[in-house]
Amino acid sequence: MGRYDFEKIEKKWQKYWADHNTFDVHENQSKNKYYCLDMFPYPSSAGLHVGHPEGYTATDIVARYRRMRYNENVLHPIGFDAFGLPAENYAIKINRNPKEITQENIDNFTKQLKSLGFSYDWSRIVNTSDPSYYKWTQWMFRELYQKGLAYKKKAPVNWCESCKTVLAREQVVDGKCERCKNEVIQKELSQWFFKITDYADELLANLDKLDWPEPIKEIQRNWIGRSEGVLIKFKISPSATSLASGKLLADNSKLPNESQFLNSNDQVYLEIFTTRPDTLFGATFMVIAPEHKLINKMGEAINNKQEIDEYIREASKKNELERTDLNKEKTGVELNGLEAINPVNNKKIPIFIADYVMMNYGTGAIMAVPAHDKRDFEFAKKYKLPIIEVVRQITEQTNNNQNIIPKQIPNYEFQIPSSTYSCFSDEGISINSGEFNGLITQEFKEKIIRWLEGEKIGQKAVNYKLRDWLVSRQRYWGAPIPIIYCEKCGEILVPEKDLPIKLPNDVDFRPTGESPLTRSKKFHAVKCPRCGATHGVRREPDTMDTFVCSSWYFLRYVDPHNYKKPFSRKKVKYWLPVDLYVGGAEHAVLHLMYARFFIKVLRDAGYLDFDEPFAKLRNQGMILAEDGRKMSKSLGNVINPDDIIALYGADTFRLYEMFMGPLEDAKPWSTKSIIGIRRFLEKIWKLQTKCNKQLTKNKDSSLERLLHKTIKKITEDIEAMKFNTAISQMMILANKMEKQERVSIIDYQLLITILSPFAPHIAEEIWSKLGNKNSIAQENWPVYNQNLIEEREIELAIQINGKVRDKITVQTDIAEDGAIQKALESVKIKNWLTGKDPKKVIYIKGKLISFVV
RNA sequence: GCCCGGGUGGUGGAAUUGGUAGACACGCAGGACUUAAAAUCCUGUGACUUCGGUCAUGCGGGUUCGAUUCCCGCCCCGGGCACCA
Repeated sequence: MGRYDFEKIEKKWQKYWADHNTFDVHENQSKNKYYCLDMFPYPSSAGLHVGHPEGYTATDIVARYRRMRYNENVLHPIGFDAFGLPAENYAIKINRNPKEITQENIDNFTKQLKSLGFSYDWSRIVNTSDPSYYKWTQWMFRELYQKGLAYKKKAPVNWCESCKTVLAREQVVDGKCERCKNEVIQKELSQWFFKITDYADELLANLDKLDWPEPIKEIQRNWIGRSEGVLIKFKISPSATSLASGKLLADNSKLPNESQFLNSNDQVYLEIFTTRPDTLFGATFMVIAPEHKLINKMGEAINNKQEIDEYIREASKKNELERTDLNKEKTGVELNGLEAINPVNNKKIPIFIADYVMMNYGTGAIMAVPAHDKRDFEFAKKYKLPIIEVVRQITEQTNNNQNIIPKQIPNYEFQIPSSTYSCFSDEGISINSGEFNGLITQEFKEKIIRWLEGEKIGQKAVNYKLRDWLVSRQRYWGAPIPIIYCEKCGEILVPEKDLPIKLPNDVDFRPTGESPLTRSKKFHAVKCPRCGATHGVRREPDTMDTFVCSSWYFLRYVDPHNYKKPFSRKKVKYWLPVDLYVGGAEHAVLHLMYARFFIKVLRDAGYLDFDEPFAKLRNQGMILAEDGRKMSKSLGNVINPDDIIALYGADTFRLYEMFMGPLEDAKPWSTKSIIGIRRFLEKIWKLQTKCNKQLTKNKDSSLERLLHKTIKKITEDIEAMKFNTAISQMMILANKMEKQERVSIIDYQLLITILSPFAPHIAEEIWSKLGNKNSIAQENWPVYNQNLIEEREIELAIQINGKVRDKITVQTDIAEDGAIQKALESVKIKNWLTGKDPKKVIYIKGKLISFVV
């Protein structure tokens, strides 16, 4: 038999799989497909982290299992998300080219991944930094541009001082750069955006039909942040000074924010968005954001322009983090000379400018209802503004749970001293609202919306927190944006035939704040595709966010060598959508949102006919260091998978990571515990000595029962991705087999077969030693026999008042009477009953008998 | 502040349409083998105990014959969102 020489065995079988192309797949219409996908790694210089193989092993088990159980055509690919900052920063540090470094890292990752025995189709590898790939990333940009979904706009954007580039909103975490953790500041810059907001509704609605972890769906829901409300126009009128309306109407230029401020028939309106139109009677003032255009428009009518300008200046100095700091005291200034008119009661109310109202949400203006909004309440308290209660909590309820109206509804204007009132922002029943008194919030909303629409001063509206995706970056190591600027023709999309636009090599790619590509002579030596001019023509020097590359890579896997198209329609139709996708939860609003957006765009452009890329998603939990903290270089607690594999072997490593705990949980690493897995594999190995080739059936029927029970449990556990309990069940079986004098070859082979997706190398080796010529990966998954699982005898617990006092062994098919009779015969039970008859007897078949005394 | 997860032996974890808490593994203790050690194997291992039992699934209540599981009120940890009108 020899010793369990994992090093030799693992090398041997890795070579065998490679030589035989065991896991290469091709479209085969007669077979069902299964697309089993890992989030492709970023090939960092640090090499593979122990967290990578956790998810990769999980998908590999599923891939191997599905080939065996369902004979499916399993697409299980891998590739590299190779553009991005770390390689570039490292390249700058050691003064080399990121391309070379990336290639070295990819080579190293490939070696490491191969050493783990994953059943990837290595012929389909993709590398996003290769021109043959990013040609199609640029093609994707073209598609978006042509559909009006890619646009350049000057806007306040997030800027990382350390990385010297702009970032997407999703890449700013707690006001800091997601990559380098440095402070992010706001800058007004002209940048490229993808119009993901066009798909906000579908991105939200489709979540319900996805088999994804609930927390991820919830994060996306919150991020999209849909809220239904009403746009309401408030008349603006001059208070002390007269309003020169002629002047106001003179300027009709269409600035993006212009719509918030409407004028018609000489009347100036301020439009606000609210989700609570039922509190309209409680609106005692208005607030506009410092950036609101009303200030410029109404400049003439405002008496304290200087004071206002000073406030705007102060507000503009603050970054977004300071602006949105909740602990900060609210500040604001009243616009003297202007008043708004509350449309429901024609009351004149003051208008304030305050930086707690944001220009980038809704209309940048609000009606303030201090009695029912915490922020407005704080502001009203500080500036001694009236607080009118218009919603009361419903306290009384009838028996059938229907709301009833409080007996007394005050119907007078009721100003509350702020010191005795605490803000109530829930729904309830309305008071102080004229004819609407007594309505509950929902009824009120419906009624008032009808009224507002009838008066043509309001309309239903939906708002989102989701913003368009900022995709341009002022960095070198990314896909160039396929745009040319011609002095004569303006902004021109690069034609498909001119793709890829390759990254030039003659560049000092150190970040300066200006795109490094600006400095390449070669890069800008280009003709205008429209007029043919060579002078006054330059390329867009920005590159694309790496998340653009990763938004479609799973489509490229189905057709990785196609040089005419990003993918063939037919192949995509066969393989997509992805059936199982496994990766970290950190991409909840990044990659997972962007990829969904891309699929919808491509679908609408007619390239695809499905709506969602990833039917089923699972997140692997983080593997923590032994001390329970995150593994990090600075803490010196990082475990290198290479070391573990060298010491224990890849099979042990795979099995250990699956045995640690549930896939989705965060789990601390324990090098000490690995030995248990190694012992288990040694045990399996040594069972060869007990294996009897003549013995085709086991004498021990309890072993047979356990074997079939184990097949059943492993099958169910893999389906549910509960790998930790699957392994413990195999351990139970191996422990029992070890205690046998002899084990039949049939039983032993069954154990090896169900072990093979988890520990493929040792399984192949034993399988071949038992005389099999094929790869175990091509074997059929065993079927358990339900009849063989049934136990003849079972143990029943006997409880007195819910406490277990004895256990009895009975025939499985024992009748209730017989079981109770037998229980009453127990000496222990007799003692507990002390001669009395039980008041009640509860019998749970196959489980227990409970006596109540 | 709001929204999700979660809290079980010395450790990782198992068991929830309410039904024997602690599977499996690590560690630890004792034993066998060995001149010795490693490896391996065997036995024990939640706590307390007057050896009858008692107490134990973050804390305090409740429902139930019976609660880790359901309900109410807290505490702690992790994650997400955060002036979103």
